[in-house]
Amino acid sequence: MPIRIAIVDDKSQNRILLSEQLGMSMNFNIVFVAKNGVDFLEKMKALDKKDLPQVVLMDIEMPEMDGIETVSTARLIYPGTNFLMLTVFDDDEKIFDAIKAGASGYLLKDEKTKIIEDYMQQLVEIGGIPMSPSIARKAMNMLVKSKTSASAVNASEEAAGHDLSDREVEVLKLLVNGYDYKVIAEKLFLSSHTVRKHIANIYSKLHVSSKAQVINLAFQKKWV
Amino acid sequence: MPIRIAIVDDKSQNRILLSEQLGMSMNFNIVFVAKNGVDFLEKMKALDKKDLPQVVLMDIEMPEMDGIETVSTARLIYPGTNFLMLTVFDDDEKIFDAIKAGASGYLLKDEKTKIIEDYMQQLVEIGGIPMSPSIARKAMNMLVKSKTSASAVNASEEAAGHDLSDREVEVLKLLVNGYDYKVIAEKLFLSSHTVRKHIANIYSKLHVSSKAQVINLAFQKKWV
DNA sequence: TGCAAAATACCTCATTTGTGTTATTGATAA
DNA sequence: TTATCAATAACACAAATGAGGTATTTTGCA
Repeated sequence: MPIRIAIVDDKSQNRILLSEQLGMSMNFNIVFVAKNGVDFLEKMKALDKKDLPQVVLMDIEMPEMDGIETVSTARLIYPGTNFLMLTVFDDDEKIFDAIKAGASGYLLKDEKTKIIEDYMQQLVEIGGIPMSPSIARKAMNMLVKSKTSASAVNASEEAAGHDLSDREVEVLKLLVNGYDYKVIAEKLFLSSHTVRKHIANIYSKLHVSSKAQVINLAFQKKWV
Repeated sequence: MPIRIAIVDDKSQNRILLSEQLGMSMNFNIVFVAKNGVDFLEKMKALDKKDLPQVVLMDIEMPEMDGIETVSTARLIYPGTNFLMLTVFDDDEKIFDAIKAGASGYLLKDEKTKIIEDYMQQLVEIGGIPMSPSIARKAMNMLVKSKTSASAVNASEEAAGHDLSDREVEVLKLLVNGYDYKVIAEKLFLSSHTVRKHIANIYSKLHVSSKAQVINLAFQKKWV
């Protein structure tokens, strides 16, 4: 059975090239071709569940809605679909963002079509993670950096992790636990004004701007 | 100025081979050679601070105290020292453990001496992260797996634990990620009214009554 | 002792959120 | 073929929140 794929690229010559080359193979069935993230999401929406592509070849650099943004939205809606990022730049930040967004692989655009085909087969059949060697190298740097810096930072500022005051930490804990301003104020014998001020300061120090974000941060950093 | 290095390997032939090859170069100064983790730590302790090795070539497979265990201890005591793991096996778990332990690089033992020299130079001078390509590939798999498995697992067993509809789950995920109503509506091509309705239904089904509570629940139940 | 930082308190304003309610459509189950 | 439910959309209102401020009191440290 051929693998259902979709191609997303803003440049028509890329779309044509890829779809012609892949379309020649009996192993692939090109469900649709889109020219940006919005176009892609609309076309996905119009499809019957059974016709959804198994693999999406997604260009990273696109106007309107880029590949990373698209993946981060689409993977939530279409958990059965794999997103294979195609990029001309092996840019550290882009790779990192793509990983966070939940892409299933990262290939340089100058990869041979045969390689891309193999990778897609592997992705669907074995669930492997295709990756161009040069990108793998960069991504690895980031992984190691993130692992070591997390602990390196820890080693030096250990207990800290943030520079919140004791009082702010107390407020934060209650906030994360789902109490609203009034309740927190009561629990800490403060006026609700003060609580609000503390929370404003916390947001500012942690560079977030909503309760949801701060709770996420707290869980991620294991402050809870 | 030559780079100060130490070599840790349980097999004497490896120690001799490496130290002879690296010792020939004027770029390296072999401070000491140790035959296991305990031996290494003792020799480090005996050294004057200014004589501490800048790079330690550490075999992973060793009796007594293996390379990973040694690194995880030593890096806390000697933050200025880089640990470059040498291994014959590009074993997934070993690599992962080494990363967690805080090694600065991972080379296969059959790497040419020239490569190892280059990597060490790079490590000290630029702070780069040397890594054999085949290991980088494996480690990358792990990184991506760890990032994507969260959602892959979600997709399969998310139904368990609650009786939310598919659409509600989508909304919930975005909500937990910190997006507000308007943004969620945009991302899902819905009116904000609908999103609000979904969220009200979610709250009702999950018996919560605020964003903070639902995010907590989501983290606790590992829906994220 | 005296300063700086933290904690406290109050104010206003626009926006977001939680909570009602109603209604239409499409798919599915009884 | 009803009956139900999920998904969609809309309206309204009170409460909570976020984003600006300013100002006073504690407190820790130099």
